[in-house]
Amino acid sequence: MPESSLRAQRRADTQRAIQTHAVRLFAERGYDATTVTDVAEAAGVSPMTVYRHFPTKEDLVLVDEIGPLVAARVAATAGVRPPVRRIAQALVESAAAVTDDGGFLLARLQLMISTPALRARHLDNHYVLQRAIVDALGTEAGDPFEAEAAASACLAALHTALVRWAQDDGRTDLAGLVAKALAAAVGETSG
Amino acid sequence: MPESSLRAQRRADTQRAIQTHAVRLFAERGYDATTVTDVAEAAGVSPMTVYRHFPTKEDLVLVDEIGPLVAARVAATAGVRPPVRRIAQALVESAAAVTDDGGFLLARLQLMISTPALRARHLDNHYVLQRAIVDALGTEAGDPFEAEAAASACLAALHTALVRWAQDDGRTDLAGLVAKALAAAVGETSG
DNA sequence: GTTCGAGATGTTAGTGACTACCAACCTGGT
DNA sequence: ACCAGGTTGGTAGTCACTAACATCTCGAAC
Repeated sequence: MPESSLRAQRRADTQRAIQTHAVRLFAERGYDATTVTDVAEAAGVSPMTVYRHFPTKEDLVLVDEIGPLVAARVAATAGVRPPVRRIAQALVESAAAVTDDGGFLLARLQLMISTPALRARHLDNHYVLQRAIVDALGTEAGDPFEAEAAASACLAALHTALVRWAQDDGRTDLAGLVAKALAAAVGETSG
Repeated sequence: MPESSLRAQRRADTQRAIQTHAVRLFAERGYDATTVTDVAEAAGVSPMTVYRHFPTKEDLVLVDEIGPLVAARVAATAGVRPPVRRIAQALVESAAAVTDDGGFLLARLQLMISTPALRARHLDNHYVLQRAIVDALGTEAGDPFEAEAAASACLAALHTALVRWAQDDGRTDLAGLVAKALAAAVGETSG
């Protein structure tokens, strides 16, 4: 029903091909040393096609797959108080679900951390996730300003845990790191 | 003693002139709609000179004046525990010292918030401030990872307060907002 | 099965941020 | 007067990104 299945399939294929080759090339030669044309050639398409699938070069690495997941889990923690606890609990629960994607998330994270431009954009993406979390908190949470402060702090702790996880090449348990970071930042989670 | 005073003076003058005209033009026409050449012409210099004084266009807006101040105040709170309290206390104390610069900080903050590229870079700058804070905590703070988590969370709360302050056109008391944000994020500060 | 609309791709030309590289100048000390 | 070094300007080039136009292929309707 949604369009023809064959077109959507091909589109998803080229999109995945472009992104896979991009991340590989970035990891091999470095992000700045790799041009969009290089990525296009490796994927067997024209530079224009790359831009049609990804608005910017940075978006070749930055794909937020955990956003909706986190928001949903936050919404599911109604009743827990205060808001920080709700968010922290949701983040710890979400952490376990993202580690098994064949190391693709890990490779992207390591790229993001070592490349200033990507690091900046990734942090800015937290901003939209923050909005989603505040919305997911609903009317139960009191002051919206306090809710945003709580969400931003929890996401910062999450980011610290992700950085550590990437530095350890993904060997440490991510959920444990997230819980530890949140405990140090916003108090005991005792999820 | 440090170079010739006249040379340093002239250099500081042109640097300030460039930045002032840049922020003004960005606020008037928008950041993306203003080219570096526009800034150069407004300041009466060549585009090359702009790049000699500011490495990137973004750096025309992003100047971190509170970094060293915060780090010093964190170092001065030795004895307070846990680390989050030390950082939170230092941030609240620092907040009051930055509000009176004739609205230049406010104008820059409003630019940063509304412009994605600047917002991203500003958040990334928190990363180096985070490092400075962790260093300022010294050996007294236990796990470095927990210290980084605490610092990142506090800085995120600070950022939320700064955003709110900028949205209110600087009418609200900044220190109060910072204290409120930190309380919602990491618990009571009771400075 | 032919034809028609639409989505996907390619090509070209352009803007703007940013970087060498080189030439000219001005300041400060000998 | 002269020299050394820092500041500036100009030129040419790379690269990310955009807009406009042609092409090609798939999907559907007749």
